[in-house]
Amino acid sequence: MADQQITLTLPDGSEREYSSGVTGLEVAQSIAAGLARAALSITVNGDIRDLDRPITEDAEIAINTWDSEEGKYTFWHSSAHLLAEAIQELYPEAKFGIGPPIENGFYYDIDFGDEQVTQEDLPKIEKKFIEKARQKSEFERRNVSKEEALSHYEDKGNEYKVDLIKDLEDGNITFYTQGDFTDLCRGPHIPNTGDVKAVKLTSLAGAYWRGDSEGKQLTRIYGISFPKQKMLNEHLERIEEAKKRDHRKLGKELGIYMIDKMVGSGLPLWLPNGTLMRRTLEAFLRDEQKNRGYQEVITPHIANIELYKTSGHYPYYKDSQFNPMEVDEEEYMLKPMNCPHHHRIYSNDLRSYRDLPLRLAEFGTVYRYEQSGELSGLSRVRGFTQDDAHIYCTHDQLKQEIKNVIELTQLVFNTFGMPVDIRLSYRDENEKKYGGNTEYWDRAQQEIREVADEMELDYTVAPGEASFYGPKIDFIIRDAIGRKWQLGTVQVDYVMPERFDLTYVGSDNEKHRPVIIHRAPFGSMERFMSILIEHFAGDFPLWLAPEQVRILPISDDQIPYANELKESFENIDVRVSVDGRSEQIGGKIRDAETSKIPIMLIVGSNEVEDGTVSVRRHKHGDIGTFKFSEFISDVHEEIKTKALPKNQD
RNA sequence: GCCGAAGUAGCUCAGUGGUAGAGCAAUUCUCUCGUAAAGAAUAGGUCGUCGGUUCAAAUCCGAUCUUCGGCUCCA
Repeated sequence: MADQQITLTLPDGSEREYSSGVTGLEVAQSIAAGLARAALSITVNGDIRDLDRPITEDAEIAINTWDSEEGKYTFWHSSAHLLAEAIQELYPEAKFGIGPPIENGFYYDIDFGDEQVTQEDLPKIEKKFIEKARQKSEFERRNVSKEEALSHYEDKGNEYKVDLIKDLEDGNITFYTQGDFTDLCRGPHIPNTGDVKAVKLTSLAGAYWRGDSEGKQLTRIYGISFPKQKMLNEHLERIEEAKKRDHRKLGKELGIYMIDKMVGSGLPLWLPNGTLMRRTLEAFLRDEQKNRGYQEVITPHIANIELYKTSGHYPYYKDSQFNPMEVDEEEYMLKPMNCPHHHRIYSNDLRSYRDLPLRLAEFGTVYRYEQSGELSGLSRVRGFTQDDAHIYCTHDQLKQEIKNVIELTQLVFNTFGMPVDIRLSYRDENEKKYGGNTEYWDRAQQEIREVADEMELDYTVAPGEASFYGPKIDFIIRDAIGRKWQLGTVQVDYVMPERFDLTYVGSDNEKHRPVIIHRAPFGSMERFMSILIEHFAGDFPLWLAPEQVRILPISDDQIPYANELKESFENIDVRVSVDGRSEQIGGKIRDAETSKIPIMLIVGSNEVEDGTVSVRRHKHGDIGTFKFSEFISDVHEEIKTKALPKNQD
């Protein structure tokens, strides 16, 4: 076995021969010394491992460095252990739960017993963390028997680890030790704690053991660590940037929405500026939908509970709906979704195959009971408006209709300069979560994949993310600072046509079942607005800005000219105002800049005389003097084409 | 809903048991001004709400509401 050769395939497809038992580190060294220095772990046939473990079979491998997800995952996993090591020394009574890496860092759940650990203690723990990291300990892996593992933690009185070990299979249990700290862990870990150069413990929160709200509450300490101090600094800057863009802050400053205690939490009130923007967005989509053969409908905000029992939504989502109300001895509900209403509209007429596809659209407001702790600005609310539509079509039309919907959704996000990732959300094995029969599901899942392939989309598949009546195509957009948001969805539904007994008469003069496509490009107007605010940091493209142009006269003498210009703008529906206050021009400019007005027109005696305007663009400053007649048509053009702001930064 | 933190003027915040403060915004007056803040004056608060301790509470205690950070959830 010692002399046996194995073949390892690198990510670029190249193959290399090694003797069996070669370690990940040796492989990295054989490729490049720099790679060996940067290596954190190795992926062998999809399995992430420690670098010092021997490889004994032919495999596809990847050396994981900080630049890969897997490398960061390993790095942060080891950082969680360092956090525990630091805490073990500072709080010897602490009992450890779990400490995994997460998308942006890591956490450890800890039972501190009677000790009160607060935010103020974090710097002290950070200091100890770095001290431990600088000891440059190696992570040592050790196989232990289930019995040994159990008795180790029983002796320590750590019921959490005992609980974890009970669920593990004997022979598959490993401990990792670095410095003075040993932890139950499947690994892998980075070679040496010295690679961790910087850490920030970001927050402290309560978390239940195993997510069970009946169970014991542990203290969760979140942190993020980096191989370079500079990276930590950049990370902290990004957080600052995100804070500056927070839609709750900008939404208030820009007069977009408010939340009022007396009205109720989670029930946003759209202020005039926000309403202008929302109506503009709605007009944009309404226009595109009209061109694509959608018909608009309006449905009421409450409905008889029988409607939702028929749809099957009621038992599935009982907990997230407002309680029913009694009306004339019948039960009514605040509408949690629009679909059943649209299905009844479909049933209102006898439908022929000639009527299909029937595309019913509605900006429909729905109400859902979100837990109080979940509410947040415009992004998680209890009443919101979906840009909903349901397409009723024959099975033959299905794929083409899905394509049209995807095309529309892509157009929408392109308009805002948001890159889109596509995810096919399938069901998982947990049958209880889903309605309808397996045959329909398999068919729908296959169909959306076919469409995605035919359109040559890049996509990922996510089992378990489907809705209860069908698989989805989800659009995950990335905003200007790289954060991901799940927005629009497209869902294929074979379940509701059955439940509502929807039919159409085919060319054979027989009754058939239509298929339904549910779709909402924005998702909800509230949530989309929150994302738009943060994406543009409040510096909206001209077509969306609530106030598009502000005219700033140098002195009162130019007010009549300013009003003439204003009228010209209003004639072409440009949102414009004149700042006629007796402020100096610098003050007026400053106010317009802080209000993020895209275009400022400064008019003094020179401009009045020449029929010109001196133009300032938000965040760009003075861009020169233009003939008003030419400038106004440029503005008109910019609005019409929905141009994005220039050099976004 | 649960854990933790916070709630003082329209906004951002100071005020640790002894007469409620600042800057910005607002209003009025003066100034009529050339590319990010003119000057002066005035007005504005049951210190989230309710209760308790105290001679005395923004301040200490309890309850409650709301917001924020997490957990859980997300059609």
